[in-house]
Amino acid sequence: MEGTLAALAEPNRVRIIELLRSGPRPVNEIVAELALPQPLVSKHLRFLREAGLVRVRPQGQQRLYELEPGPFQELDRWVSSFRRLWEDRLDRLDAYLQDIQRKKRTRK
Amino acid sequence: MEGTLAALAEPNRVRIIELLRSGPRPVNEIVAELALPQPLVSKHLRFLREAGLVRVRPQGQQRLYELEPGPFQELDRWVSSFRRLWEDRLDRLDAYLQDIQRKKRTRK
DNA sequence: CGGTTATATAACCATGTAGTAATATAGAAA
DNA sequence: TTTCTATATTACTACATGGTTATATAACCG
Repeated sequence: MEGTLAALAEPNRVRIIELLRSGPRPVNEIVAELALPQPLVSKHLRFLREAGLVRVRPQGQQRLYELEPGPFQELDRWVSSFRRLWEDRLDRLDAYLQDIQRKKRTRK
Repeated sequence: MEGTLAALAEPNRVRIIELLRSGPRPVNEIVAELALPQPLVSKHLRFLREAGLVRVRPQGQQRLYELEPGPFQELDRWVSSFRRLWEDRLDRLDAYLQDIQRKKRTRK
C-alpha cells in the first residue's frame, strides 16, 4: 500500500500505468508513445517493478511489461473504505430530495 | 488527481488522513495520537490542505481539520477503472471452477 | 565474427521535501 | 496589560529522486 502510493505519486509513472492498462507493452513502445527518454522510462519501470505494480517478461530482445493486479486491488479496497465520506452525504441529500417530492405529492 | 496521489505518497500524511476518517480533529489531538512533532503535523496539514484533501475550520483558538470528500471520490473512480484487471481473471477462474463442478456432476 | 537494436545501468546535477529547532502569531484567560 | 495555550512559519540539514548523458549488457542478424 505504501509503496503503491509512492509509485503513483509521479505523473510519468501514472502515464506508464495508464498505457499498460490496455495490455503488455515493450519498452520501446512506451518510449515512443509517451515521448520520454528511454533511460527515464527504464528508471520508472524499475521503480514500478520494485513496488510490485508491474511484472516483466522477456520476449526475444525486448521486455514486455504488464500490470500486476494485486496492488491495484489492495488500493481499491483501501479507497473504498472512504466511501462513506460522500455516500452518507448523498444518502442524506437523497432523503432530503425524496422528502421534497413527498411534500409536493401530498400538497397536490 | 495528481496532487491527491502526491499527498498520499507520504506515510505520516496517510496516518493523518486515516485519523481524520473518524471525524474532524484539532491539531493538538493529531499531534498526541500520532506522537509527531507539532511543526511537522502543521506542515503536513498545510500540504494536505493545499492538495484539497482537508479543510480547516477555526474554533476558538484551535483549528479543526476534516476530510474533503471530493478528491477521495475522484480517486475511487480512477482506481475503479482498473477493476477489470482482476475481475476478468476472477471471472475466468469462476468459469473454470464452475466447469470443474459441472464435470463432477455429470460424472457421478 | 562485427554490427545493429533493445534495454539497463552508472554518474551526475538540480530540486523538492521530510524532519528539526527556534520563533512568530493569535486567541483565551488572569 | 501579562501569561498561557494552540498553531503556523521560518531557517536549516539531510536525503531521495527526477531528469540527462554516456556507457554497458544482451539478444538478434549479417
